Amino acid sequence: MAASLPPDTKPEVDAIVETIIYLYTESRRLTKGLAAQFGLTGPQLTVIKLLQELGDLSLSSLSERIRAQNSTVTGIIDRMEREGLVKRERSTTDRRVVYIRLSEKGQKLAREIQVEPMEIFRSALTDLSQSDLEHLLRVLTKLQKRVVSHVEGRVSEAQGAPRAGEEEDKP
Amino acid sequence: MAASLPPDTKPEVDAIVETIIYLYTESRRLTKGLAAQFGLTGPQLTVIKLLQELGDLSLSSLSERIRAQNSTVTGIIDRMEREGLVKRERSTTDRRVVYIRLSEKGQKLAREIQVEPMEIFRSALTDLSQSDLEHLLRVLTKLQKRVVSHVEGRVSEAQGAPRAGEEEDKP
DNA sequence: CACGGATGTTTCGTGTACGAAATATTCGCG
DNA sequence: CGCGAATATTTCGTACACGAAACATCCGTG
Repeated sequence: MAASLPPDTKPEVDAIVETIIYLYTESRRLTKGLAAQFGLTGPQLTVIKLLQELGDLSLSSLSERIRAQNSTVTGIIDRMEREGLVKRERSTTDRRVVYIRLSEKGQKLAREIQVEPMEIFRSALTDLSQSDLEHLLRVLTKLQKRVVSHVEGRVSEAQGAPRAGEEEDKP
Repeated sequence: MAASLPPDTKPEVDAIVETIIYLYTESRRLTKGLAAQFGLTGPQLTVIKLLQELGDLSLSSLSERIRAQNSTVTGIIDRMEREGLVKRERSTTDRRVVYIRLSEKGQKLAREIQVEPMEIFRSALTDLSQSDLEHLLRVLTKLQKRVVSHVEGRVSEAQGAPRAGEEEDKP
């Protein structure tokens, strides 16, 4: 594990983590409830709106978009195909690739549904002032950069090299 | 319904939602990897550290703490009990209640593990300046308030934000 | 004391979610 | 041309995660 940092944990950190978890899980739960009104699950709603917006997508680009593994998306598409919401179409140029396409029923449903995934979170955000929004995005982006560098710097898990260049920042 | 999206969508909103999703899911994934080094899953790591910190907990207070349903926690505890990490102890005063207690093995493991759940996210946060932390928490708390009021079914004196969807739930 | 409702936990069915291995196909390079 | 590496998808096994229903126990009121 990364060199354990001194336990001078600031009180805000716990609260922030708690709040992020709350916002994420609760928004997800509410989205799920909304999706259920159309006979869909949360991920299915996400897929339908994504395909409506972007058109046909290969399974792997779809999974990249929704940040899930291919194997997970295979299952989601299986069930959606079973419900007649999407169709699988083998690419003619590269027969390894499968494109996912909304069926008529899927397109109809997509038009009926006016909400985006994580809608509650989005609508809460739009109520913030512009400066709050900008500041929030700026700080979150900083955080993301640090996490990204952590992810990419951790490719080799060869224990015993605690010099993981922890300070990265650019002008 | 030609216009699928309301025009009031600010560009920052999408980016913020994306980033929050990234931070949450990626931190979760990394925590999972850390837990795996001890032969645990992510939720199991959370439970062990929680029990170490707070002592025995009933199943329902445990599920409240980790924001999961009782039925979910039942499964987690089942598997942890199977691994000999925790024990179930029926309360003597109220025999409906089950207390979850760390076994010797569980306590030993808890002491070995130095990381908190969502550790990567936490450590990225502690690197922020104090003013960034405070501002972040302030804005997130605002957001949480709005989501909470949504959850509780009342948009009390909001700034005239129209509701996107109608859900019915008990008061 | 009894009974009906409230509370705590488990069971059940379905749907994610992941990683590793299997399968299918394409491509690079000699 | 051919073969092994690379890429795309599926299969498999396990672990969440949720809601509804079943089950167990407690409690208040008559």
